[in-house]
Amino acid sequence: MPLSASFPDLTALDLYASVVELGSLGRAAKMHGIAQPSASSRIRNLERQLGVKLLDRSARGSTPTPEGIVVSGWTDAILRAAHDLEAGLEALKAEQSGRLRIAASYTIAEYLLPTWLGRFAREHPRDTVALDVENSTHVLSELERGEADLGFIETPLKTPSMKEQIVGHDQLVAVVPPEHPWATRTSIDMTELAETPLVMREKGSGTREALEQALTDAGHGAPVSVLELGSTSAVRSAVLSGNSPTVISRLAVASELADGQLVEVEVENLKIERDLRAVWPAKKPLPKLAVALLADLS
Amino acid sequence: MPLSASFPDLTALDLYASVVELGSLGRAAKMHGIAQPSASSRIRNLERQLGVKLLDRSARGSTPTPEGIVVSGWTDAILRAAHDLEAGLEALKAEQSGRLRIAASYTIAEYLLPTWLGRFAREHPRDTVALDVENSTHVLSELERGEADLGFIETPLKTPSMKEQIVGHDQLVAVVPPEHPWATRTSIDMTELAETPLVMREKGSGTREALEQALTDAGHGAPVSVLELGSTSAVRSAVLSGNSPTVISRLAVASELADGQLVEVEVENLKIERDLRAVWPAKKPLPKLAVALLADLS
DNA sequence: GCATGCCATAGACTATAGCTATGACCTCAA
DNA sequence: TTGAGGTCATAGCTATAGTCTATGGCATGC
Repeated sequence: MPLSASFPDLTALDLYASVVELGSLGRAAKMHGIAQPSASSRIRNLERQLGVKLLDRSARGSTPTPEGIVVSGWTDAILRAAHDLEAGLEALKAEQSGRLRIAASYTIAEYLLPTWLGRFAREHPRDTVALDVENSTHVLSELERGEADLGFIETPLKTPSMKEQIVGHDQLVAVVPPEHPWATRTSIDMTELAETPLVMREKGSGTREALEQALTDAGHGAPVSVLELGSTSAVRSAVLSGNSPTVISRLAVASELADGQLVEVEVENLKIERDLRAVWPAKKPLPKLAVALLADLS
Repeated sequence: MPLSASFPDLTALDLYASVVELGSLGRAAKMHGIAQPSASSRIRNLERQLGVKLLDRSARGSTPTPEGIVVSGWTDAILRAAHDLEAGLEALKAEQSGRLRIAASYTIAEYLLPTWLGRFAREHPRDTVALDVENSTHVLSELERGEADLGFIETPLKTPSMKEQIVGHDQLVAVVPPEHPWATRTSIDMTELAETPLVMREKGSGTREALEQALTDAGHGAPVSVLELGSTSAVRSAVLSGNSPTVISRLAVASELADGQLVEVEVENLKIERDLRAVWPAKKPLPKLAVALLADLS
């Protein structure tokens, strides 16, 4: 389902957010480095596209209408996500020239690092960070080969030659869409989970390994897949638009659980908790920037 | 802090998401109603703007590179927020012609209704919904005057002439940025909260009333404000970039709490829980569409 | 009454994104 | 091996939409 053709430009939303914050079109225009009439026309255009009057204009400035306040909440959410993309991307791009080289697993890179790096970048505007996204095993080998300074992993792999610091926690949870029969059950048992076909990541992914481990440890067979997908967000989309359960990182579905698009199903005796860990080679001293980043997180 | 000037267009991100989903530029182009070369050029442009190679193109289609997969996760987050805006907006715009007229308070309208209405719109594509955003008291009077069919409120107001259904729960929590001294405390007591200047909504808002009520009920004075702002998202931004605490709806800061941009502070003996309720006039029969919407939520 | 903000309008310019038509390449099957 | 049916890329044209500068109107406040 593509976005409506007349969906406004992100730069227009960004400009509108600045107008709300600064209280005037002209000031917002200056902050964005454009002329005042351009800002006026962009906002007018935005109102036309949205079909809503956003601002009360007066000789003393512009303040949002009641509708404008509500819209402002929605646009803020979009802009936050956009800034996450920017922060993550800047780290990805710094690859070649970067001073602090980070290697992280997918879940951490997608859901946590953009925020952490965004804050870090504001506090250290002159420094660059390079981000390499790999699976957890590969993160460790990059660290050993000296190709990265600091790693973030989410699996309970043994790391004898590494120092580590716990930077958060994650949990695998079983989720279904609200229409699924499980959504109204108080809990299901592990046998039922093991016998029900699930949407899953491909074999070898950390999430899937953890689930298989937990099930076989409890004497059950390996889980059955109804569909295998190559990324966590693909799994989430599939569950949202289909009617099969999955077992997935709670971080990846936090907002869907909050607004009821997905429902968490308790599985008896199944607790898959994972520490999110920062790791680095024990033999090398930790670079100063890495120390600063870790201090931010503790 | 405005967005980077070269930030890609949302339509390009949307197109990219479709390419990842469908596995081919041409199919994605068709889905978006543009010609294949246009899609090719837009994606090429997107890669140039982001500075990252997103797709491996081959004669059998296009699949995302490892970096592309990560970027896809970030763009999905942006697009989800954009769809929320679309859903909420469509309801706002339907005002004049709408069949089902909804009146909701700010928090529910901003954080929950877009998702609910998005799902509802997919299931009832021929029907329209109008959304009016007011404070809770005004929602009730709109219902009584027959200007709305269904209301959503978050305050414990008495509603003798209304029927109601609980559709969720919210909780007011005290939050601070991670640098604030409270962030490392296990808990603070209510006296300390009452004496510390807070960032707050303006007098008369539901959130502020609830906090004042809870404090005076416990024998404390009214809370002191260091800054008063007109919307919940303005309060959130102020706390994120300043160094003062606030007491705010957990829904409004769910993602900031999840990724550590804000820290929840436990306040001893302070529990401000609020039922989120759908309400409608007892004397009139509930319109069929309203029944359908409520069924979705239960 | 005049200066100083604010926002809106007008007209010229430019850049960009879209289209159609075509070409190059790969894969699969006859 | 050759042709059919996919894939994506390139070229050249056009139209649109966004930008700027210059100006004007309108409140507010000294």
